Amino acid sequence: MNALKTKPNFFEDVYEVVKLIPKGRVTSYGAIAEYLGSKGSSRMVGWAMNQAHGLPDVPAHRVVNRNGLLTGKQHFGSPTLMQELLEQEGIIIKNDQIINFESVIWLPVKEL
DNA sequence: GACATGACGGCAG
DNA sequence: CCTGCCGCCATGT
Repeated sequence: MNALKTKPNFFEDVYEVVKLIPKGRVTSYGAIAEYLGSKGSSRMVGWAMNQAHGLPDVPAHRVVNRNGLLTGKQHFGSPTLMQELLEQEGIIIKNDQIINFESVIWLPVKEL
């Protein structure tokens, strides 16, 4: 009950989009926020990912900031886990930054 | 109910 | 080129 309690659906949308990210591709917080219609609220996406920490079907390691920088790597429990995971998918990372980022970026608002 | 924080983004200096 | 500030919406205290 209590359907008037804000909109947890916002997180569900974020999880769904993140789960739809193709292997070897990444997306940005702003891109997801824009897809959700709340362009500019990239912070909410970051918060959603924080809650997604306990979801095994949410590849948060495929979500980076607008600079292609692994800003959230610190939240994976290991400072190199995120980079290793992305490299396993064919993504090259240098100095915590994704190489050819514009070539691996995946925009839900555009692809979907 | 108000204040402070947050895995960001854009703009100004 | 680099640094700093504001805006965005929701959560936690």
